[in-house]
Amino acid sequence: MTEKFFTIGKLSSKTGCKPETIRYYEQVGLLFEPTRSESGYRLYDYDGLKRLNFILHSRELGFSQNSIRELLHLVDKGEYTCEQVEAMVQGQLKEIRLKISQLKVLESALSDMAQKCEKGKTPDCPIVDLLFKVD
Amino acid sequence: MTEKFFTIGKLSSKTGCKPETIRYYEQVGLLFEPTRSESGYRLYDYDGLKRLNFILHSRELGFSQNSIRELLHLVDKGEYTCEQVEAMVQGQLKEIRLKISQLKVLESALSDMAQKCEKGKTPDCPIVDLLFKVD
DNA sequence: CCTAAACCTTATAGTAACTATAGAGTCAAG
DNA sequence: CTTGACTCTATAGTTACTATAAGGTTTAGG
Repeated sequence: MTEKFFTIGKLSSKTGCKPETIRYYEQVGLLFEPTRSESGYRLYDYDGLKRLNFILHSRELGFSQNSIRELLHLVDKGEYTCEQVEAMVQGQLKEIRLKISQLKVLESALSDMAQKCEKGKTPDCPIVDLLFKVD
Repeated sequence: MTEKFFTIGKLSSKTGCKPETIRYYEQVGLLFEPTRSESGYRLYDYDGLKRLNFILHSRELGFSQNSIRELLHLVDKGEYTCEQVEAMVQGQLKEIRLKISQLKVLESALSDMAQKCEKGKTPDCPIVDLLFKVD
């Protein structure tokens, strides 16, 4: 038999999200202020758990805090459409793909540099020369 | 005929790096303190320009500040070997490749989600359901 | 019943790598 | 000689947390 309310530590162990981070999400307005016990402890219910999971899942997908806020805002209004949510996912997908392509450029630049190296024991290094290059 | 010394603004336009950033690199110890004019203006020479370029090029390759510091440290000691530098490049390459593979995981998760969407006009969205999911 | 561990509270500062701002001094051109 | 462009320092803001200090509460053991 599960209690209706649980403390921040329980919410933390249920989600794997540290108490400080939970308090932080409340502070920045992603989580609603939960009810409090007489002594001032935060008390969460299943809705609070669901909302934190929403945040954590979105975070795992690489959404920024602002995007998560937007997503939650859609959901909170209650009148979001599947279309709107999909647009956010597509936007995020675009950003991820952009980052991947940027990193691939770095990857090939770095591997080109590594190829240039003759692994010599002397301070005569084509990589260092490249890094110092003016213009 | 180019003057030997130039101000931070000149260094900025020669490199595309903003004056504030240049001062910042000095503050965190990546750039040496340059000589100063009588009135206290920073005066850079060709060595300063080369060093800033080294930092900027390393940055473009995705090296963290700490890695750049390490690279510069190697170079400053004067007795670095090509091997050591290549090891840093390989380490960076490894990190970049790790990031790429992590992002690819996100990419496929997001594109799977997008596929699930039926672009309906109703607040009945499989993506939102997934995000709220507990466990 | 008491105490000590394990929890909870707030407020504040630190992290990376800058960017922006305020308030003041300096230099070159018209 | 004054105006505008430049420079200076010091400080605060950014993202998304994490860590710390200094204290109150709850619970389990002896």
